Amino acid sequence: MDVMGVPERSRTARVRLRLAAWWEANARDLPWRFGRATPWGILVSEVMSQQTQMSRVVPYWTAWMERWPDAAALAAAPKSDVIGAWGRLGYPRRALRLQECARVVAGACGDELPRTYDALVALPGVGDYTASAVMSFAYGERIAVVDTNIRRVLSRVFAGEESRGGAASAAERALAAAVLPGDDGSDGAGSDDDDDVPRDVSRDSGDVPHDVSRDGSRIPSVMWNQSVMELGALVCTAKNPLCGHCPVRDDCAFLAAGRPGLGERRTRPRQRFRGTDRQVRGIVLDALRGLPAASEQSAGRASVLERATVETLWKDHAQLDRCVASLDEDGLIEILPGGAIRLPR
DNA sequence: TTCCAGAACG
DNA sequence: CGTTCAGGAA
Repeated sequence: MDVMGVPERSRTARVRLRLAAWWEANARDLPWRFGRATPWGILVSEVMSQQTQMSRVVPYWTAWMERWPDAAALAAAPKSDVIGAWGRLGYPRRALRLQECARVVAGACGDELPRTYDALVALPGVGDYTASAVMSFAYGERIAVVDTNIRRVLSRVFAGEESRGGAASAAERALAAAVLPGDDGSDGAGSDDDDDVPRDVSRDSGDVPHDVSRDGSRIPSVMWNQSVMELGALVCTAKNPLCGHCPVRDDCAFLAAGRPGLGERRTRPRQRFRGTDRQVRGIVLDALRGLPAASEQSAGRASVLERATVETLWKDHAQLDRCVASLDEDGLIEILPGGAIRLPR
């Protein structure tokens, strides 16, 4: 067993070493990994990945970064182009927040992404997860990243139970901090200074052999974070985990306990999508996206949807008006006199 | 049906 | 702490 939630040392060590080896052999070759992206590019990938599968993100990220390689470029773009390029990624408010973020970075930050958690988490659209992910993945700083995948994996492996729904608990954060390589006192990596993690982190997070100590304590924290998350995405999935192929199956408390409550729904049932405001908002926005983008227009001709056209998009006009109003409040559209709508400049 | 690298707001 | 906010694919 363990004491006060801190896993037995040898088990933690085995998990670290096996996961590191698994990562080297199985990490997906995502375009922002392995030193191919700037810190800004990594931030963009994280924002796009919020509540969105990586497989869908890849083509959007590639086109986005080619068009707007840095924060200054995105900051200067017309909103309508930004909303258009977001396409069908979902949650389009993220696109607007990302541009607001770019404007802050390009302005107040001198076009350089902040290097501290506090400064990152203060940016628009950047919460605890994204700030931690950038600190770890972009800068190699030693910080525990906590997302739903990591919560699920750590909870299963070390606590032998399913992670609870809702926000991460204090216990989950404590567990993530406890098993993060490099700080359990006698762990060898020593202080909070992470000199063993090069600035060009990504190069060392996958394609270069590592000189790790026997207890795994010198495995870079960035590799640990990424490998735990990757395991959660590819093997230790919510409903049908591939325990037979798991690199840490011999040390998993959840598997040893017979996988109690596997895939148990801990969260409130999700709102159905069909017929919701979210669907209607998506339909309205999609209609606007189909019009010529602002950057492609000839002067004097606006990409406007007349009111009569808007009304054809959804039968329930009360709901339609509610959604048009909420899109306007979110800054995703503009309502013109007479009820026509367009994407904002 | 279900799932999925969250954040902001009241 | 509860809600809202998309969309696609297995």
